[in-house]
Amino acid sequence: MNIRMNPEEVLKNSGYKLTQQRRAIIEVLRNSGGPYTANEILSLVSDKYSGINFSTIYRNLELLVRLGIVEKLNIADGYCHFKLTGENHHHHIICNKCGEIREIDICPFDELLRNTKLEDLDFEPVEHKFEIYGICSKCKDKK
Amino acid sequence: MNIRMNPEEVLKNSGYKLTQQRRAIIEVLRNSGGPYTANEILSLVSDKYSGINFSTIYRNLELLVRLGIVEKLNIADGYCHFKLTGENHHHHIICNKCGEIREIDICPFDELLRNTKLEDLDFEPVEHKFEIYGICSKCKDKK
DNA sequence: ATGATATTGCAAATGATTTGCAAAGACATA
DNA sequence: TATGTCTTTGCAAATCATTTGCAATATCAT
Repeated sequence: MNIRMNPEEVLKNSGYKLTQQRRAIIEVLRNSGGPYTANEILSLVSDKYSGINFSTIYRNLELLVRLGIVEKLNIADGYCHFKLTGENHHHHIICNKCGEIREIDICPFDELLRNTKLEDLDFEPVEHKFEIYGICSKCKDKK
Repeated sequence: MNIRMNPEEVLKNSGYKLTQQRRAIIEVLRNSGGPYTANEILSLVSDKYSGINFSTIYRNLELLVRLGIVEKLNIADGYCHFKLTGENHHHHIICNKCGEIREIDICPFDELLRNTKLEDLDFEPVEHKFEIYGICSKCKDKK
C-alpha cells in the first residue's frame, strides 16, 4: 500500500467502506494530532459525530492499525494510545506527571545497527520502540 | 536503598514482612529468570506454594516494583511483564511470533545524550525504554 | 509465647477492550 | 436514482487483567 495515499484512499483501496464514523475518527486524529486513548478519541469524535459507539472506535482503530494508517503506542500508563502514522519515523518523550506525549526525531536505531552486531543476536528486527520518561517543562516546578 | 542488598533484605529494611508468599515470588523470579506475566508467576509460584492468590501476586509485584526490586515491562502484547531488576542496565528484544523476551546490553541512551541536545527539548529524562520487535532464530523458519 | 500490625485469601468490583447479533448504511450495479 | 448485497454500526452483554474491601491469618518485635 503506497505511503503517499491518504487514510481514506487506503481504506477504499483495501475494500473497506468509508463510513462517517471512520471519516470522523481519521479527521480527529489528523486535526488534533497527539496520541490519544480510545476514550479521548471517543470524546473528540463525539463532538462531530454524536452517537458513535465505543466498539466502533475500537474496531476501527484496530483496522486502521492493521492497515498501517494508525500507530498504537504502549505507554507505561495502562492505556493504549493511538495516532496517525506519520511520514517520518520518530519516538516519544512522556511526562511522568502530566502524561503528555511528544514526538522526538531522534532515533537510536540506525546508529545502533552501525555500531553493533545485532545479527550476532540471531534476531531479525522488524520494528523498535524507544521512549524517554521524565518531567516536562510545564511540570518542572510542580511537586 | 543499597543496590547491594538482596530483595529479602530490602523488604525487611523497608519495614515489610518476609512472608512465605513473598519469598516464593522472589525465588521464582530469581531462579526462573525471564520476564513473566502475573499469570505465569502465579503458575510458577503455585508449584512451590500452593494456594497463593492472584491478589497476593499483584499486590506484591506492585510493592516490589515500588521498592525497585522488580521491573515492570510494557511489552506490546497487552500484558504486564515482571522481572527482577538486574544490576546491569539493559533493554529487550521481543519475538513477534513466540513472544520470547531477551535482554540486550545495548543501550542507545548515553550515545544519544552525547550527540544530541535533549536539554533543548526542555525535558528532564528520568528513565527510558527501548525494545526491538522482530523474529527470533527459533521462529525464523516457522510461517 | 504474646500482641500489634501487616498481609493474605476470598469474592466481588472495576475498567478497558471484545464479541454476537439484529438493524442500518455504503456503494456497485442496474 | 433505486436496488440488493455485503459491510459496518449500535447495543448490550461478555471477557480478561487487575484492583479492592474485609474478615481471618501470619509475621515479628517484644
